[in-house]
Amino acid sequence: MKTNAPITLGYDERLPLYQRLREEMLAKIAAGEWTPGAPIPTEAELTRLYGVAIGTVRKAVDTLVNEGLLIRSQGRGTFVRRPNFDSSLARFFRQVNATGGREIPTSRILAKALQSPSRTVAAALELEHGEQVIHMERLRMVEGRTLFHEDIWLPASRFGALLEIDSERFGELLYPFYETQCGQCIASAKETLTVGAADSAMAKVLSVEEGAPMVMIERMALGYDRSPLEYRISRAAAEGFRYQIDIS
Amino acid sequence: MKTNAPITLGYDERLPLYQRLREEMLAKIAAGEWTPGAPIPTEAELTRLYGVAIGTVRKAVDTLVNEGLLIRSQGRGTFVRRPNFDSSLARFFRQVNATGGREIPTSRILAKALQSPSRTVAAALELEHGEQVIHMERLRMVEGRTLFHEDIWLPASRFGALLEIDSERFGELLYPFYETQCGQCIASAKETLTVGAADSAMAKVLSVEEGAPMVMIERMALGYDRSPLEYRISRAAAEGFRYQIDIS
DNA sequence: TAGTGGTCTAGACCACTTA
DNA sequence: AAGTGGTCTAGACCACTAT
Repeated sequence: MKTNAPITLGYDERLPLYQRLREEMLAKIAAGEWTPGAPIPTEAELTRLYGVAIGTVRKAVDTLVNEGLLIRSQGRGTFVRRPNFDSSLARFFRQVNATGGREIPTSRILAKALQSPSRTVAAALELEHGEQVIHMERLRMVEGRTLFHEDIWLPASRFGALLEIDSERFGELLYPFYETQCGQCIASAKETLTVGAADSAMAKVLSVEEGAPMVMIERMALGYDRSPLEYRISRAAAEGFRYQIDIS
Repeated sequence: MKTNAPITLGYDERLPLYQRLREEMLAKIAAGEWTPGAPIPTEAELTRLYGVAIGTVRKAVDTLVNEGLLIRSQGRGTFVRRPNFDSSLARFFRQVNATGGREIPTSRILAKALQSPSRTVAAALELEHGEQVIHMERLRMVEGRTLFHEDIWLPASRFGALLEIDSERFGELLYPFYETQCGQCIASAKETLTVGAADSAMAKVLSVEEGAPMVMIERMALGYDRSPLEYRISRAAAEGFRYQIDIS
């Protein structure tokens, strides 16, 4: 076939073409050349760019669509997917208002401060020695009832802009805020669920008896280049938590 | 192209060919014509059988492989997958012995009896009025320590053979036993996790304080035709439970 | 060596979106 | 009407498995 100066596909030459193409596309996303919400080049363009057949391009795109990194939309194009957190463990609490509809809890930020990190936090965020963090303490409530208590840590080097902004202006969702105010885009996260008993302070915050079962969700959120951006611990009364999975 | 009396692909004619082919293959699995462990027809045979191109066959098989129902093995064939329960919530307990290796807990069956089901159990197993169940109570232990308490219910109509067999001969894993002794093959399951506090009886069984946090896992297991085969409730002390998910 | 799935090509036509 | 992804075809050659 005719190859109009196609870009050489790097990486291991023994790998199948479509996998090497996949790696190239991953790199584009990680580097921010292809950004969430914007369309990537069309299949025909990719065919020309890399000098491979359309079927090979489609197979490479297929794998990334299956992994949830890209979304195809017939007639419009293929886009870098913005993660939604519908599968978050935190969604498996009863989050209903009086009329029975599910709703996003309202946020109240109790504290926001620049700190030296604990060892745990420094390790989670992979901080250099002496690097500082922004710590936030937040409540999430539905109709006056406290659903979660959250501790949030962010590397000060990337999120300094947050210190300048009044907490009142934060809104309910933090991640869009991180993106617009700090240019930091969350691409994925790992959550770990454990169960414990509420101590007296947390019992008061969550309005339960001391010693009542409590669910803890630890979240490590990463950017598209897989660098750690946010470390978060959420606590909630275990009552009303109901998590479901399918096995096959 | 030449079509040597291909089998007509049923279902909705507006659906893409590869999706109709996928439905046909699903039906073969559900009907037990293609059984776990045995190879399905080769791609060339499917091409002939259904009078479609090889690419279409591959796409149909691709979808079922992605969904975890089939497994391809180069040079050998494509097989119906036997589910493994590695993703079960029950695996997220510390199941380690003294030497630190993960191990399958040993089982002790405390009770086995033919019963009339409670309403909950009858509904879960979709039993006809008056149909009976086999109930088993089982402990799962690691090095003398009780990890789980399990209640298991099975429709007597399908699992009657179990009543004839001495509980001592059951072994550690029930599902292979169901398959060999009763011809019932588990294809998938749905698990639901909730958290509560141990009552006095369960506290004694699990060797924890009364009121200590306890994890409950409800499992509904289905056959390849999606009929309910087993209903199970497992209880365990919440300490040592640690469940992790990835979000993207 | 024969038969399997794995990779790759080159094109045709369709369905949908946007302008 | 032009451009996008979606479906489908027909074949070539390769890598791996069993015998």
